[in-house]
Amino acid sequence: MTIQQVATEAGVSPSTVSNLLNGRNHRMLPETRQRIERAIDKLGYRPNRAARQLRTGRTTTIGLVVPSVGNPFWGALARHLESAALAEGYHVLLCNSERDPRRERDYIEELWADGVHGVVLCSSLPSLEHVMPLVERGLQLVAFDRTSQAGDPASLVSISVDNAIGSQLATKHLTDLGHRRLAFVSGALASVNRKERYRGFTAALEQVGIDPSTSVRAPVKGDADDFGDVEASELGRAAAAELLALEEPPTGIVAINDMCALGVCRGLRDGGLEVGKDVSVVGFDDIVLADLYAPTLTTVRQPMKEMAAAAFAQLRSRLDDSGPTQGQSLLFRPELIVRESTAAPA
Amino acid sequence: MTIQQVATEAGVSPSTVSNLLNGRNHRMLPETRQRIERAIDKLGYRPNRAARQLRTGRTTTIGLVVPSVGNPFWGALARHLESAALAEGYHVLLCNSERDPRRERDYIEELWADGVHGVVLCSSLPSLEHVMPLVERGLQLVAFDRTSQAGDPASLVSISVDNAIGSQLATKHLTDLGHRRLAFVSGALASVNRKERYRGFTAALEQVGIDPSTSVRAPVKGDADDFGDVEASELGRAAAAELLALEEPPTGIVAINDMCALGVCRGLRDGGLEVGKDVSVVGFDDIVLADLYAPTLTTVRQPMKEMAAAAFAQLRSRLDDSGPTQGQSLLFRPELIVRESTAAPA
DNA sequence: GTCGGCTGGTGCATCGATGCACCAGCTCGA
DNA sequence: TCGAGCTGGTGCATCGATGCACCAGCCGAC
Repeated sequence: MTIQQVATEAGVSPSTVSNLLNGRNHRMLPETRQRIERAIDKLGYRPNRAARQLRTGRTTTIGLVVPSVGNPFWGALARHLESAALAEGYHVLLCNSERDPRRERDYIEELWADGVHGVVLCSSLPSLEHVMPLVERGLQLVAFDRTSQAGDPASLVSISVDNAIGSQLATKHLTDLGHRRLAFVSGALASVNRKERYRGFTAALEQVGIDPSTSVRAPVKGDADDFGDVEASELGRAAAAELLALEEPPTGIVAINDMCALGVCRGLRDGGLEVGKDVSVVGFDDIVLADLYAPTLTTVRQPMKEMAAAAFAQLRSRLDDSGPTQGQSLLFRPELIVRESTAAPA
Repeated sequence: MTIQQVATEAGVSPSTVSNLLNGRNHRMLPETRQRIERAIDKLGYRPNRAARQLRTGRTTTIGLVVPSVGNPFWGALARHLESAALAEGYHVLLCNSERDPRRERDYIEELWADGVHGVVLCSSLPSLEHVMPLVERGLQLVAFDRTSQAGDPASLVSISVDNAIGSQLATKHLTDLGHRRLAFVSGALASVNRKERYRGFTAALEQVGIDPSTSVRAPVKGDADDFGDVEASELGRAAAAELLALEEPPTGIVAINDMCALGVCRGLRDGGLEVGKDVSVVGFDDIVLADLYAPTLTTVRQPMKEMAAAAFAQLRSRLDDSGPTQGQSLLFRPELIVRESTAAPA
């Protein structure tokens, strides 16, 4: 099924078919147009992507580089991004970096070599230096779940939830319930997002007159590479044990994300406490499991669907219509989802 | 960076470079070979995939069609499949069917039109009729998590865990612990896998002399489309409530999968029972969450990594070396993972 | 000396779509 | 009557890699 056969069937030249296919039909007789469209339908013609890409240098494939789709959070992103892309005829090439910077770079280079000029990058790295060369050659990059940094390329688009506000909402929820001894549980504050979330936490405390430096405990375990997901839950579990050993354990705990929060819940239960009664726990992300756990987890929802759609829209406009090349940051409004894991202190 | 430039740099013709690239170097002087290799390194040359594909009709991309990567189970598959493919220079194109048969077919057709000749299909559908036309044209299909059926195409490869054995292991574990009143919780037994799991359940019961027809209760809710994941947990929760209302509630419960099992746990807790003490629950799949839940979930593990690797290997051998075109079924041995949710009856 | 056979390469048509440059045919104004 | 200007299309070179068919050069044998 080539463009030639369509042209023959419609009684025109391949060029004319190509013109129609590519929207150059301003001065085409409606009748001609219909003949071509009928021929396309009749033959079930589909343009050959390889040929098209070879000729134009463009692709309708975008790359998605995530730490691991094994993690439901990234899985959800992949799903929504793909859905947005599909609606416009784009494909998503999935790449798991496994949080390995080298693999991250290799992937992006290979994508570029394959003609993929737009990539959604979910990097845990504070610097994007390793992909700068390609960005300078024209790679369109959208950083997801990572706010812009001073050293970032000028054309970079960053899409993220407003982490500070999110964690402020979470913390305020606890103080509104009457909690006064609060803890923030996280791995090393190595990423921008984590720092932001911590900032929101302290800000909320200050609003109700609590001095963060006295009543807060923020376990910082492991080194900066400690970004794992299963590990996040183990970290939470260990942190909970530590907190329980304190003279005056906190009654409310804000976790860096849901996996970590689930670990905290486990740790508390290990210590004989009941989450949602003896201690309140808030997570972040609102992964599917949050609503399945026992007790269901109060958390801060990231509007994944909207964020994924925005990521695709940004890429698309820059790839197709050669939209703005100026970088920008999109900060989405997070939403507090109150469930069973939080309550007034006993 | 074209093959031309490499040829010029090495002082040979493009054909010679192409010959080397494609392993036709039997009668090539080692010296020539080295010159070319040096030129490739020096220029950082990468063959253009589009051109290659246009010429040969082949791709190094395989398709993966899953219900939704939002589900950790499929996310894990995607991750492992991609990993196996990457090692051989292949890419994985991710497609979420959202359990929509039409979307499933559309995706596969589009993949085919794009030159993707190998697809791993995770379909909930009992019949593969909708993709038969493409299979007849040469599409290589690996059905994942679905055992072969009588009406399947002859060339089909099926990869699945041995569901009957798995659920037999799960059930035997309960009877070994001393449980005698058992229940099997599942949605409609609409898929082959579900039927198989149920078969394993009854087989294990018969082995210890329990008449399945009397002491078993298998709630069948919703219609055949009821394959959802979040829904699976809700189903489990409702089923647990039903079971508790019985005169003699079961002391051991085998769930169709982990999500369902988690729902059962919730339901039991709703009824004031303690899982792993008052009632034992076994799941299936061993998703990450199984080890995070409270209590941790005894379950049947599917060797995902090995299964994903096998799926890729099968596709690869059929695509590249034009390996066996004869279909086959690979049944993997499941493994019982004992955790906290099971114990001897009170 | 010439022919067969081998070695180590090369020439060229080809895959399918694209889009620039061009062109035939017609209208209209001066 | 001529040519400028417009309409509705078409011709052709091109993207980069492939691999079949071919070829120059050389050796040894008859």
